[in-house]
Amino acid sequence: MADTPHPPHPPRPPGSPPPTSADVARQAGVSRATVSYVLNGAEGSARISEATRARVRAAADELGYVPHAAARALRAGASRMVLMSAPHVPAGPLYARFAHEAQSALSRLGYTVAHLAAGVGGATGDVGDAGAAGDGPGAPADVRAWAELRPTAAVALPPTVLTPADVAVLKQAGTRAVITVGPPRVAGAHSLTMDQREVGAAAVAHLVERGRRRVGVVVPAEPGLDTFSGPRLAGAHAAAVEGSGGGTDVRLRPLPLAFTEESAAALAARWPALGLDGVFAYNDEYAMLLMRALQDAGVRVPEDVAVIGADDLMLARLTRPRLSSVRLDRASGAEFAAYVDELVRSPASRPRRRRAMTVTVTAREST
Amino acid sequence: MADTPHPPHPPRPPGSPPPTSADVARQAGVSRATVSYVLNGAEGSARISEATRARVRAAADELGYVPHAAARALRAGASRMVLMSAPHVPAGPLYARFAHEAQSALSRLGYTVAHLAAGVGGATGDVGDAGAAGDGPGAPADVRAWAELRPTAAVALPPTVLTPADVAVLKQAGTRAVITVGPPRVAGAHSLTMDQREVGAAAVAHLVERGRRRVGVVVPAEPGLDTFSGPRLAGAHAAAVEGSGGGTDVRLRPLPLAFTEESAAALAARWPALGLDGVFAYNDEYAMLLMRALQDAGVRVPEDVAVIGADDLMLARLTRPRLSSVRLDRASGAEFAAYVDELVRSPASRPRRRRAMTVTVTAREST
DNA sequence: TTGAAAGCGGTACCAC
DNA sequence: GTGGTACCGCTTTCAA
Repeated sequence: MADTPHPPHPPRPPGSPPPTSADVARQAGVSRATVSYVLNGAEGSARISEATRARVRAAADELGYVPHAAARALRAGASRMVLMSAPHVPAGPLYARFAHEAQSALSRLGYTVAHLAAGVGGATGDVGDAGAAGDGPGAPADVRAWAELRPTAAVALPPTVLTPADVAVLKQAGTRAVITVGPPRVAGAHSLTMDQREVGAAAVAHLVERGRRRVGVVVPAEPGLDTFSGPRLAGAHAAAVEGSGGGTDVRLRPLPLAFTEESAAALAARWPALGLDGVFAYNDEYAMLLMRALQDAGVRVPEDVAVIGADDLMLARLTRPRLSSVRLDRASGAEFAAYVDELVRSPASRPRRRRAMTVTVTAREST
Repeated sequence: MADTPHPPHPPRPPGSPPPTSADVARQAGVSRATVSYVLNGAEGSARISEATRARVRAAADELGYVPHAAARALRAGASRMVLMSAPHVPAGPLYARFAHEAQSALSRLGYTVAHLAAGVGGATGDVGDAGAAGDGPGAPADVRAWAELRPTAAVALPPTVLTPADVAVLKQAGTRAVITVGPPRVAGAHSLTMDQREVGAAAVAHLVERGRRRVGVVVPAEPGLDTFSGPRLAGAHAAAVEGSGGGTDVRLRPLPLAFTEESAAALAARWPALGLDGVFAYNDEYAMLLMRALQDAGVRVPEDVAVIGADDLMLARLTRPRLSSVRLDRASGAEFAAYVDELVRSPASRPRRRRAMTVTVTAREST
């Protein structure tokens, strides 16, 4: 169709091994050292004549030479690679956005970012994986595989958890910054705390403020969400205690719920018996599911029961009534990247924790 | 708190370099070769006495020895690493599920799977990145960075696109299998075709079947979605042509829409003037947005206009009326993993394309 | 201005 | 049974 500016590369025999810097050197009639200088533009080292540079570049181009990262890393001793754990549960848009921002900021800083799955093997011995959902609650990272790659920094995003031993292994392998993002405080690691308790606390506080006293808290039945739901429930409890006093107590009731319409309908059916006037539905998705089921069962929102979710999804604003939500603002990916970079530069600094999240309630019609 | 079974590792001076196999050899009083044999359990090579094996393993354990992947890859010439492009736009649950399945199936097959962002640089010269949304439409992969890692296989998931030149670079670097997942057919690469045109075609065919003749097709204003929306619109056109004849023609109208309530409200406001009786809303999210806006503007669904989305999101089933949707069933991650493995084993095979997707319409109340 | 050569950490052949 | 050793591809000091 359109004419290709550079005809890809002279289609070499497919079986032939990738060209090395030695090949380039031979082709250009210079030494490997010269090739290295030219291609890396190491100014401080040697000045190569412009003619030679051109020859080398031409040769590299023609051969389709691409340096071998492993060889380079081996020689250099370090790899400027940042490993981040890949989510196993379908990640929300907030997460995706954060990950992408961090990613691109870090690559602007010259790091190569790779998302590695937290492997199946590890401490918790969950054999097979019957459930389609995930590798189990708070899946352990396969740190061996990580450490083998000698990353410059390792970032564990929820729901991946790192044990102190994991951190030790990584440090031992020369990882300059080990960072956990999420609730658990891990010995030896820097951390960006995202205390999920605050989410539950904010939600319940809001409901209490709205005059609700008997509050349900949805706890997803899905495995792999425990990392979040546990702390959210705990925070809810704390807020309930806080909100009590002055005569009327706030009563909390955990409500297991699977993310299916059947489960929601079942819960809605026994709703009157529960006698609740408010519910924190874990997140917006569960909230939408529950709200629909409640309405179908004749329960009015917010008159009979106030419903609040979390994550402030765009879609959740479209419900009738519009859903109130706890909004989580994460630190921007760029800030995060800067933090990582800082730690890599001065790994001596004592493990610190940083807030990674601010929580605010967006009140809409459902409360 | 709980007693650690293995006290992580004798806390060595943090500044010290990671232990090498030579360190292990010294500690165990054997040669590096022996260490290698023991730790890799290379049965065919040599039989080491059980006593020695134990000493080596003990030493490795005590030192917290972790082999250096780069060194191994260098020696081996190959790296059993599968690179997959990371999504830049927030990925849907289908995508996440697929990626995770593929990931875990591949690691069961002994591959290390890494998700690499398709970097900013590349063929399309979009300078800077003013927009927060994405790196531009159908972002080009930074294949150089990929090729440097000498992956055994490279997988481009949408919206990442690979040019034939990209494929050549990867192959040149020894990548045994280059696979693109998505619409475009790329020379030299194997592919899992996911023809998005089928989605648009199925949606419009369904609307026609329901008796609709003047059909709108939502085209997201967001950049980065072009890869999908273009083909979906094209497919819609094809189906419109197909559905025409027999007296009444099917008329199609592209409807630009940003994913904001304002944009949706604006579109809804001029709805009567458009004179449409059916709309394919690109996907369920846009469909929900549009449907809400239409209803707020007094347009009845499905009486005045039939609405259909795509992706069959759980949340979209909860709307009133329940949203009809085009459901995409991807090949399972496990199948995909097997495909990759097969290609890696016999890279000689001619590039093939495989269907990766089946499309079915789930009719609900909105049509 | 350029080349020779010494490694980085592991693996695997071959000799003892 | 085990140890010596030659690589893998690249960087970088030192000499020429």
